[in-house]
Amino acid sequence: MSRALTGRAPTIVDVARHAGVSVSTVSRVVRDHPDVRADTRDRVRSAISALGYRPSPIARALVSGQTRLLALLVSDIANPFYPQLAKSVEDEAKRHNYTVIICSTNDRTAETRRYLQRLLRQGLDGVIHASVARDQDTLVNMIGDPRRVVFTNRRPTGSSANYIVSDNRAGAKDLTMRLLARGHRRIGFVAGPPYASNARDRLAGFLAAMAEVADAEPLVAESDFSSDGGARAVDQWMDAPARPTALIAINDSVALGIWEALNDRGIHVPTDAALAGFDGVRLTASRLFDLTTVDQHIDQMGKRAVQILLRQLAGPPDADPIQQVLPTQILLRNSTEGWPGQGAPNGGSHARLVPADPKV
Amino acid sequence: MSRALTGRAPTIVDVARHAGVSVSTVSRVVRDHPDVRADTRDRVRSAISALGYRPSPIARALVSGQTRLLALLVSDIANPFYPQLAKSVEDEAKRHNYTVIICSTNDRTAETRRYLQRLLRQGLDGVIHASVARDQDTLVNMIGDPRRVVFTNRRPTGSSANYIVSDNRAGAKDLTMRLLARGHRRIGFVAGPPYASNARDRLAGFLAAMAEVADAEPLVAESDFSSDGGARAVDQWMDAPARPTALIAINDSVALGIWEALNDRGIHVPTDAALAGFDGVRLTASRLFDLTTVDQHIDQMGKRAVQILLRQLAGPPDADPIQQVLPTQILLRNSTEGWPGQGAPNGGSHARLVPADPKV
DNA sequence: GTGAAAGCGCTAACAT
DNA sequence: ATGTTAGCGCTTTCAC
Repeated sequence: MSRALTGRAPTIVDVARHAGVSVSTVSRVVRDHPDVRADTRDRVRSAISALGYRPSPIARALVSGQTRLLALLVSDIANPFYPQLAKSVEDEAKRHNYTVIICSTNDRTAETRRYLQRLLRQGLDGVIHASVARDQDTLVNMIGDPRRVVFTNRRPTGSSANYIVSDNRAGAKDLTMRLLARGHRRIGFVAGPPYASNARDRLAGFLAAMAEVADAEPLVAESDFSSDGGARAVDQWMDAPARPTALIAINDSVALGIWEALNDRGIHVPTDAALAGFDGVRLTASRLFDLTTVDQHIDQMGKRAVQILLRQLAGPPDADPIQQVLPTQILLRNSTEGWPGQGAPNGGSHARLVPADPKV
Repeated sequence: MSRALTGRAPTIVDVARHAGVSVSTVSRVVRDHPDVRADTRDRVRSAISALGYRPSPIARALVSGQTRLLALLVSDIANPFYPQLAKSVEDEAKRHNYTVIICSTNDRTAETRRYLQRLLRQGLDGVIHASVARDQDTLVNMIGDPRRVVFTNRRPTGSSANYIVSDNRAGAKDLTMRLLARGHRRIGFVAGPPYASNARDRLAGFLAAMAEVADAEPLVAESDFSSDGGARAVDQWMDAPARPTALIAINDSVALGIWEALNDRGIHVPTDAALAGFDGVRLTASRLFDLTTVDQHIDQMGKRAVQILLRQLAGPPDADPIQQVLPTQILLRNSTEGWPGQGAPNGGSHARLVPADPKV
């Protein structure tokens, strides 16, 4: 069997011998323990660099139980939202000398379980779950300690878990209000799967906005988070005599799927129908689409998720859960602003930034 | 300090006691060692499941030096090519009970070094480098053993490294030939950075094809792999009196950037100019673009990279390097087929599959 | 076929 | 301030 890539590394014993001290002293120096005389410390330090010694995280993990390994659970790394989140998580983790393992659960509890089984005994320190679905209890039970888990992107149920999510409801409501203000009345919302809190919250925001206008006609279709989902909704709605003048997708990927389906039947965005997404993934900023969307501040969210987790890991076992909600920001672009209904189309393609009612 | 998520897990000693045997026997059963009597094995097995025992990979790693941890190095996880590759790598690794850590090097040697420093002593078993640039020697030196590294996507220099890459030269050549056959003569190639072998090979393939036609006029501009790169080339070429009738991008992302830039100046694809990409990332299959591209069989590549690495890890220390080249496949779609020059535009949007001269 | 015991490289009491 | 020693949970000779 192969051996890990530790090289033929010098051990703490080698350093101790070289410096003429005991291993505990070396260990103290390595861990910046104060109880070491300055000259001893220097002697050990030079022995360390002379031998090129680096402590073995494996041995360290065995005794300390700390691996500096985090897991990031996402439903599907191929969904453009997640690589962006992963990058910010990784960057922040790296700053604190942690390493991140990314796992795609496909929103299936069984896969969460399988991953965790391996990872747990691999000895990871904590988990960031960006796609909690029906696997929440499984996860928390397997981890045992809820302080070692932080949820992001989707809210967990119950009140004792750490999380950082966007204010999806406010974002969706404000977006819908905008469309109503521009004269839309029959608006179709392509919703996401109900097991995802962000999908439920966005739907709720949409419905809340529609309820505020007397003659508004909300249409709702279900979809998943992938780009195929939107096509079915289009089939269903666009053949009807009274079709919606605006469509809102659960996320940007689905929005592109809808756009594609509309294109296929000769319906042009935004002149024939307005279209908006959600998330603000980089791609939708392309002037090829100029898609109106609700920006989630993905980088912020990932960074903060790491910070919350590390704070909990370092804190006392009985610390209160940390729960944060980030405001979203509407990016009004041509896919809705170019719609020729009421109001003056701005014609240009520059986004107009509108902070969505920050509740927190 | 926090302890890793090992739970209050039963140890091998617990199992031994429960089964009334020694720890060595339990260890043998766990590792499927043959020298155990059937009934003993059964007794141990039931003790294991009764207690829910799972061996600790950390302790195991300490003694065996094997961590079942692999690293996947990519230049930038936000580039849509890489999540797709990562997924196939992860899936195959999972099948063999390995865990993958993804690292973005940003094509900077210093970042490769920093990652590796941490990972090496974290004790990883091997590395898949999908974005080798000027960091090849650094990487191999730090790892020590070249058998623990497999390069993919980009070819390494020298002849002693494992790799699996696409036949980029043939793919680019065949694509260019297609465009020439359809009547294009002035063709612009937006090249990638020269430190990347796949970029060099694609450029070589383009030039080789252009050299075979007497009145062909190759244009070359340099870019990086991101979508911004293409815009500059467009600025440069499209203002000139004799502008190219077709453009080939180093990859699909750059192709979209070019498309955007063309759009901005009112040049329509494919009627005013044909456009093609490279890679075959899922996005370009969208009927919104219908982008002609050269499909790289990304999933295959990732899967095989893992297989090569694991084979080397299990094999003898003096094994020969494993080197494979995968054929590519041209996907002819509307972004080139819709060009109205010579030849009959097929008008439709269905891809025509053309295997690119498989050299291997 | 099975068990006892010596580590793997480190940390953390507990001495001194 | 520094050294000694007992593990962390497992694998692996080496006896029996």
